[in-house]
Amino acid sequence: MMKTRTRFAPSPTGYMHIGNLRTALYEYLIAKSSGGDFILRIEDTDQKRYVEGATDIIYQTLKRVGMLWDEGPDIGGNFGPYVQSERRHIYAQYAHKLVELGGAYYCFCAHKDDEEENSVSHTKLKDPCKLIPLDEAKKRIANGEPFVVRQNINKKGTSIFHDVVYGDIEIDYDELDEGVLLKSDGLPTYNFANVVDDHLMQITHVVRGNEYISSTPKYNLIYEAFGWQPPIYVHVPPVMKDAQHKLSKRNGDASFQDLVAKGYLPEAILNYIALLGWNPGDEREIFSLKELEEIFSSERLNKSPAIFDINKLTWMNGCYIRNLSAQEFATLAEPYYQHITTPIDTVALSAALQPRIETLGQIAEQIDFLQAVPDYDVSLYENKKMKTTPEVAQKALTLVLPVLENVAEWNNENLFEVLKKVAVDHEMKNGQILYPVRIALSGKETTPGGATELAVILGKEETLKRIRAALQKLA
RNA sequence: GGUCCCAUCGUCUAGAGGCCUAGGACGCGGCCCUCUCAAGGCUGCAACACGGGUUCGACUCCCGUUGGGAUCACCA
Repeated sequence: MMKTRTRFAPSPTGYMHIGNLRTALYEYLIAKSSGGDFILRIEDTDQKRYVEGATDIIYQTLKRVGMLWDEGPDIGGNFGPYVQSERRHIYAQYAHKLVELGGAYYCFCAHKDDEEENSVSHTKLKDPCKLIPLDEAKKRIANGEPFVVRQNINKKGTSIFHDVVYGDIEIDYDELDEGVLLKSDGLPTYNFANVVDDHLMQITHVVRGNEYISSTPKYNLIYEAFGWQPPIYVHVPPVMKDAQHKLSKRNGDASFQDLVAKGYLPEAILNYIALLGWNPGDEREIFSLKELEEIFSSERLNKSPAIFDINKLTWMNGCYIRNLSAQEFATLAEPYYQHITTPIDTVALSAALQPRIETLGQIAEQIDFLQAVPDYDVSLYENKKMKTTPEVAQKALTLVLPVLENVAEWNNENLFEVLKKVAVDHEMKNGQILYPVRIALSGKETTPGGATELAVILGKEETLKRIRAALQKLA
């Protein structure tokens, strides 16, 4: 059996969108689940769309999620070059050969965009250039006349091809347009380049969006004309923004980079998108790339579009955050603490934050009170469940202050013990002591951690300072 | 419009004729735990688009309807 070879062939538009990344993932998994090779190829045949630095984004993204390629522009391989603009001579050569083989013809029609109305329909047998004898066409080219190479479709009847996810698909040859294969600028269109490259690079499985289904018979005709073996096709449904719109940059939808910037972990994003159109057949949902490589099966790919649900991604990201070691989490969270000048216990802070956030971006709102207590209203001390009022709070804080001043070992256990004792000694409920302390320290109704945890994070000095300030506010 | 494709809870999905009074997950509601909020545990609400067949029996097979998507570029 031939070694599986798949390829990710993005065009460098400067943006790695989620659908693209998912396609790359499936390509990677199809290759790796059978010990095959994953090839990276840059499809930059449209010079108008080229964006400087775009290939770097592609490299960085793939590396970031751990999808390393076996061959590619930067690392080479036996089938290079891996950038299509560097292969132009190859396409031209094959295009002319295809004309000789009868699979294409030279066309001298004006560019469609240049024409007003009634542009020549290039459906089967309508193009006048098909009637130009080959000798004459060659003469005109030799004279410097601009030309394109256009696919020649003479077949009658129905084409049929098999797709791994959609099954057998039949399309009538009459439906196929004789598209341009080699443009007047000498570069190939995707329609031609992908066939030539996939064959030359010995790609066994072509994975791509299902918008290519309708043109697949045209590619098969090219393979046939050259006498080449077509690849196994795996057309995947699109990733949607909602029921009727694809996820796209145009809609302002989040790209991989955008999500990472918002505090989503690359591993979580990858895990989530793997499940957008594929499932393992059991009820597990959390998978590392390595685990996916082991259990992936293209037979379990879905036919229908999947809507990208940021909610579920957020939940999954929370799972990944909670599964991080304390050290790993601290490292990721650290940048979000930079602006705080209050001396805080960052270890305790990270410990409090880790189970409470689902994206790193949520850290900011969680810790906004650390730099300074916000200007809150004393009515915040009013809490029916805790049985507290501003008056109770004033009493509690007054009792607590001297006790805390005498705490030597400033840690959570001691603080909790000491404060509970204050409650017992004065026949108050725990909440009547702890709730006011927490509000005094944070000025917020909800906080990452309870009173004593906040006290540890802030340290003794800052804690006492804030309680005194609260007492003044309540006076 | 022609052609191709798709159709299970709000969302991602399981389901390959009887195992389905349709399972899981997210979200949502409730309860427990609890120094607030989370986390964790338990629990509730919620779907086979519609109509015909085929069959002893259809979520599962066939046809149609409806609804969506894709494609018909010197873009990929």
